[in-house]
Amino acid sequence: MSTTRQQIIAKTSELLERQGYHATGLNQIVAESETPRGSLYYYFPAGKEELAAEALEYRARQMSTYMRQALAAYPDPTEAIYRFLLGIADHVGGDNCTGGAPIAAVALETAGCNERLRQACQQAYAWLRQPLEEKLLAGGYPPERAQALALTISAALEGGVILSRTMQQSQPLRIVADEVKRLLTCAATAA
Amino acid sequence: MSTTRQQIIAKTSELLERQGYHATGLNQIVAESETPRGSLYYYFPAGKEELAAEALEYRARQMSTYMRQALAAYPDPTEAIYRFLLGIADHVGGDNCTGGAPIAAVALETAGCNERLRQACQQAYAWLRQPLEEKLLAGGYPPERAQALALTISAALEGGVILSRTMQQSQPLRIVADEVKRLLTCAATAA
DNA sequence: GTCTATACGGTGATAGAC
DNA sequence: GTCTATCACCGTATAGAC
Repeated sequence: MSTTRQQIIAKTSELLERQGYHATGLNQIVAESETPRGSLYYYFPAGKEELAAEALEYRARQMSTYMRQALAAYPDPTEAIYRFLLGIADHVGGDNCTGGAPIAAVALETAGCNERLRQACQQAYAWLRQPLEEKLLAGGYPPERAQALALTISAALEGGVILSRTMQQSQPLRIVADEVKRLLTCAATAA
Repeated sequence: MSTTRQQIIAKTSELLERQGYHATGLNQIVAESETPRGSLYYYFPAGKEELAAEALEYRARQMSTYMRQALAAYPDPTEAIYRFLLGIADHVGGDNCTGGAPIAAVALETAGCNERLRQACQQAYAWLRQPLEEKLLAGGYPPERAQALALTISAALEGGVILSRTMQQSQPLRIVADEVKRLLTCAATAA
């Protein structure tokens, strides 16, 4: 696959995460990705919407891979998930506000008015939940508990990232991480 | 305070919640609020940014009031918060995707690039946490536990709303509500 | 594959009449 | 307080040369 195309997708996914769909212009994508202006509609004939959908998928797969790798560092699901959340918190507090909530901005903007992007977000979220669910299953949780916990943890993560970005400090997400740990500890002893 | 001004603010806050900052145009605000076109810059001389900041504050105060009222329906904090979350879930699954995450879209778009709106979001989030914190304090939780739980619950709520809107069903938020209930039950017995 | 020029609509904002 | 006209600008998208 062409490098130019990949650069465009990567940069778009980054901008979508930080600014959302409407705030991200095609001009900005071309400029910041340092990519030929003429290439955009060559690789993405359907325009911005097509590009955004691909960027969301790319970001979700990338994040999913990272999660699977991060969660593998500790055998115990509770500890693994806790450390993973703290790792995200480290990224979020800093200067660039990337990581942890790759889909949320676009999802909020488009859920009600753009069916194609809504579906892309839905699919992307499924990918993000999967590594958590796998880890919980491997840790012995019953399937439906693993599913419910994975969804809740991904929701809490996303909410925590939004708060941390808004307050420009990692503390909110750290607090969320602590509480998620409690929830899992509680759930483990109950099982 | 003038009715026209209030109509503008109310409609703006609604649109900001559904679409975010950049997707919400001044024309749309004027049209949907059925308000005189000339009034916009009369009441908000500084333009869109000022209007958005006021709309965020309005929405947060309104939501805060609703929360305080909803949480008062049950004496036990766990039960009260659980029912409150389910109530939001009922709104979110339906046709209009409003309620539950009034700030998130704007927060994600502007946290990194618009200081004034970032601060408005930060303040708004503080208002949203407060009723939860009060309820937990009244229920006997120690101050720092109440604070941490209120923050986590508001984060989980926001993440759950995003998932529910994206999947166009209330189930995700209902699952989040269940897990929050577990967390609180666990926290209550531990205390 | 890439470039440039351009079309066209929509944006936030301002000025001045009423 | 409100209206209308108008501004400059930016957005996406297209056409045609190279």
